[in-house]
Parts: sequence; C-alpha cells; structure tokens
Amino acid sequence: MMAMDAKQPFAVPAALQEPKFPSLHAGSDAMRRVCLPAPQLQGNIFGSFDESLLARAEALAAADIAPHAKGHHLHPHFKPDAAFHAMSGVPCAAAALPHPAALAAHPHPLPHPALDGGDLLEHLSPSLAVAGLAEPPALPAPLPPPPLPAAAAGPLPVPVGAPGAPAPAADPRELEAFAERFKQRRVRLGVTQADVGAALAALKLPGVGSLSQSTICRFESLTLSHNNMTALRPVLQAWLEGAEAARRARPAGPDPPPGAERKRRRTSIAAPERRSLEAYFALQPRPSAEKIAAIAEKLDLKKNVVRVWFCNQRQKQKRMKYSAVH
DNA sequence: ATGCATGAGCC
DNA sequence: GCTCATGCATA
Repeated sequence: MMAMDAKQPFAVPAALQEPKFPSLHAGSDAMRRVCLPAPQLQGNIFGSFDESLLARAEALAAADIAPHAKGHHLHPHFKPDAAFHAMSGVPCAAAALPHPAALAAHPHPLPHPALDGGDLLEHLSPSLAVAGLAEPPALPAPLPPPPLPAAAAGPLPVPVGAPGAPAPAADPRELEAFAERFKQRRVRLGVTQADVGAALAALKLPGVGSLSQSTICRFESLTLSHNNMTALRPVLQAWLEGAEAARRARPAGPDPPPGAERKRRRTSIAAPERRSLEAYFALQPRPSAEKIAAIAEKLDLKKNVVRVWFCNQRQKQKRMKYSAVH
C-alpha cells in the first residue's frame, strides 16, 4: 500500500478560493483559454490509424457506455463553477477534435447504428497527444547558480493583502510579463524554484506557507489557472523584493544540507489506455460515474484513476498558457 | 516540466 | 462527485 500521509503545511486561505470570480472580465479570457493547447494536435488523423484501438473504443462505447447512456445535459445546475464550464465545455468538445472533417469521414459503420453517444469514438487520432514537444532552447547555463538558502525573511511591506484592493488587476498580459520577469530575476539570484517555494514560508505572510517546486515552476510557465496566477503574484513579488534586498545586504550564504527521504509511487497510465481516455475526453469531458466505471473496466484501470484523470484533464484546459495572448 | 493524486470546500 | 490549488514522483 501507499503511504498516504496528508501533510499539508497550510490550508489555503478561503479568501483565495471563495470569492472566485468577482466580475471576471476574464470571461473573454476564459473563453480564449478554453481551447486545448495541444500544439501537437495537428498531425494527420488518418495517417497512422490504430485500428485496434479504435475498434476497441468503438466496441466499448457501443456495447457498454451507450446502454447506460442517460441524457447528460451540459450543466445540471448553475453553480459558479458551472458558469465557468458552461463556456469551456461546449466550444471545447468541438475544438478538441482534430477536424470536423474527421466526423464525416470516419471509415467503418457501427455494429449497432441505433446506439448513440460513445460511438463517436472511432475517429480519434491514435497518437496525436503523445508527441512530446521538445523543450525550448532555454539557456546554455553560462552561469552556475550558487545554491542560496535565500531566507529572505525580513521587514517586507507586504503589498499583498491590501484592505481596500480586492482585485489587483488580473490582466493575463500583465501576469505573463511578471512571470517572465520573475523567473529572470530569480535565476539572477541563483535561486532554484524549490528554494523559492521553501523561502516563501519565511515571509510569514498571512495564509501563505511554503510552496513546492512544482507550483513555482507552473507559475513561471503560466500553467496555472488565471485565479491561481493572480493570487500567487503578490506573494512571489514580495519574496523577490525581499530576496534581492537581502542579497544586497549579504551576498553570500552557506549551503543548505540536502535531506532526502521520500516514498510513494506514481501510477502510470499506459499509452493505449491514455489514448482511449483522450478519445473519450474529446467527446465527453465530463462522463457520468457510470461511464467512468465502464471506461475503467474496459481499460482495466481503477475507477478512481479514471475519475482523477478526467478531473486533471479538465483542469488542464483551464490553464492560462497559450490562452489569452491570441 | 509534467503526470497522477490529495484534500478542502461546495453542491 | 466536482472544482481548485498544490504536491510528490518521475520522465
């Protein structure tokens, strides 16, 4: 079994998630954000068809999913989240698909024409989403980053929780610019993403503890939701200023003793299964519990794994990257 | 840098 | 059960 010690440094202050979207002009942003980033989503769908996969998905859909098919409306009730999804769900299903042409050009007929829903799975590209986009040139690393404890604790003005400023201008363009500047300066300081995350706790900002390397990385690469980016920006800015100030004062620091001890393994979904899931997702981003169960059974995956997979996919669609600036 | 997962809060 | 913010593990 897996060790599941839920250690949470701090609970996210409700203030960060409660009042989600004030009046979110982000509506338009969100709209733009919906479309799948998938830069690799333009290969020829018919070039290399994986018959077996498609046949499998098709069979699955026709034999198992459809029968259970209970009219799944787009949004049962109108909750704040639904509002967000209402617009992301509809246009996305279409946008996520390769081409409309694919729908009309699918090769073989169905064993059960009468069945609906899942039968659309046949025109899904086999390996569209597998092509990894190579990492950008990045920097040749001419300068060796000296590991610095970066305990930038200090008399920081903390321009964060401004009492009278509820919404600190969340312009996607602004966030992007800041993120880039942040990374630039961070590197200049010779601080790693992990260091930043850890140092954050030292700031003692209300409701702000440490963050992981993952989160810092995602911030810099804009792979966080707009809200998340907005919430993190002031915090990271505070750290940056403090760190640079501390740097000026004492430009040197001892090495942090590296401690290492962790365990937990990440379940990995095999390529074929992943492709199937992607296929389903393109057609129905929010399958019912029944469908999830059916999919899980057919793909021989745990139901929870499938459920989480769908959740994560949905989250990905809401990320900033590639969104606004277009 | 990113895939799979957890947990809080909400419906 | 879902969304959302986050994190561990890993490619």
